[in-house]
Amino acid sequence: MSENQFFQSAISVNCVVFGFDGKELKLLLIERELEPYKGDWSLPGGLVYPREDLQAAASKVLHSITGMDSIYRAQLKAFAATDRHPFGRVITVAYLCLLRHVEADLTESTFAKTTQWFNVNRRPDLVFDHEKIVSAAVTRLRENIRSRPIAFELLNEKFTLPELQLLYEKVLGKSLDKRNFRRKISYMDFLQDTQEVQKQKMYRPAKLYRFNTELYQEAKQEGYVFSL
Amino acid sequence: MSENQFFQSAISVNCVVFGFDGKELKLLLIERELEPYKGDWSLPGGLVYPREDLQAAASKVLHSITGMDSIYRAQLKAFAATDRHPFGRVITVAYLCLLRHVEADLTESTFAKTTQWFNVNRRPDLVFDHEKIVSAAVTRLRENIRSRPIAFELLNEKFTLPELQLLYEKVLGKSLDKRNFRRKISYMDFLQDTQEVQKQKMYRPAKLYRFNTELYQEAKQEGYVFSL
DNA sequence: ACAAAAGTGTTGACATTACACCCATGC
DNA sequence: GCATGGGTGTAATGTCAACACTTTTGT
Repeated sequence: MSENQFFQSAISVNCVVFGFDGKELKLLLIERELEPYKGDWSLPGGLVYPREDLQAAASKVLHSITGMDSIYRAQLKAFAATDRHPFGRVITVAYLCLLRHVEADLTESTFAKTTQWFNVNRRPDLVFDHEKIVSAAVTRLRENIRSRPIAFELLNEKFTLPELQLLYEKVLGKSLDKRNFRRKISYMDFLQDTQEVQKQKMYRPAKLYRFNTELYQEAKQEGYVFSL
Repeated sequence: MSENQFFQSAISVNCVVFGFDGKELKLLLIERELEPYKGDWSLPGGLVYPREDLQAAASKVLHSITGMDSIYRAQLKAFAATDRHPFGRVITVAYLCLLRHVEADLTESTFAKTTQWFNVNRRPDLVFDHEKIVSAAVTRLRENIRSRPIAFELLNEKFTLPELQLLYEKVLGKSLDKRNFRRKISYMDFLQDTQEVQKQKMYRPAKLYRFNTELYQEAKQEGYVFSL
């Protein structure tokens, strides 16, 4: 076997981390502390050790910049253009990650000079092929948010329907009819009214709802298909 | 930089090649001529050279076993479990490939002892993690065939509606109502009646249709969304 | 009482399902 | 003329889109 010529590539993971601050869809970026492109903005990520699992590597990256564990992540796609990394052949596997914006502690960051949330649509230029990766992630998020209950990963455990609707509007890039939106929600038994209301602002407080994972799983077993 | 510890992995591509013989959904498998697992059944694939593009590598694999070029392929997913390959860390990027069953010339195969079509549901056990890859591909095909005009990649340029419907039934695993299916088809202006009929069998011949890519692209530009 | 956003129903258009018979051909 | 699968329409139901006013709270 002459496999040595093949075993010369590196594997990395990159995390496209979305958040929602109640107003805009956000993207978590880091200012690189290491070469190449030191000082430029990039997706959080890192090289994967030869014996390291990809999911574990992604978790490590996410923990190191947010201090959080068990963050939602789904494999997005592999990016492998031969010229994407100046140091050699580096194939990267991108993950689409969703987290509760407020729970992230960005001061934790170890491998980034700074870590910062940006509006998805007003982000700095990114290094490598990270623009492509972000575009693919935004597209995937847009496709999946309608057919899977992933929006709840971006909201607090208790959330209001106006929050949920605004999140959908920001992701889909269009406004939705309030009454139609809420009618669909009302059919979803796994979205439960908590009998609580949002802390007062200067107008009518909104009811707080909760996504009940167990009830959703049951419904799914029985053939229910999420759709919004 | 101590990047050498990272640049020790290999990249491979694997192709999940679907076909349709007019009766069943088929999967193209090879009997391995090389170690590891020589003699066992596996997905066609191969290691990628450090300077080789993934798409090109997939095309090379596909050409070498079918003699065909420009076969439909879409990246499915990366599979990267640390223990998936006995020779070391090999990350594989799987492609979902669709081709016209009759056009493949399996005698072309260069790197396989034999190349053979199997019913998707009656396939031999596969090596590595190829079972997982096939499962993911079947799921993806099932999801995508309803929202993208990819079924036509599996049919002859001219095809009949009973053929198309049977293909959908085999992929989705359920029978469809003929009249409802054909009504939806009739709205699709990019599916054109060729004014020809299928070569006679011993009963009424079916009309031949053609998928007009240009018309489909135009409709898509104008906001049309494929759905079946 | 005012400002601000939360919450609530109905109607018409369209899409989906269910369902049964005649048609064209080769033998 | 018979066997075989190809081809066709309608009615009932369900889903989706459009649309405006009342309610609740803090100040």
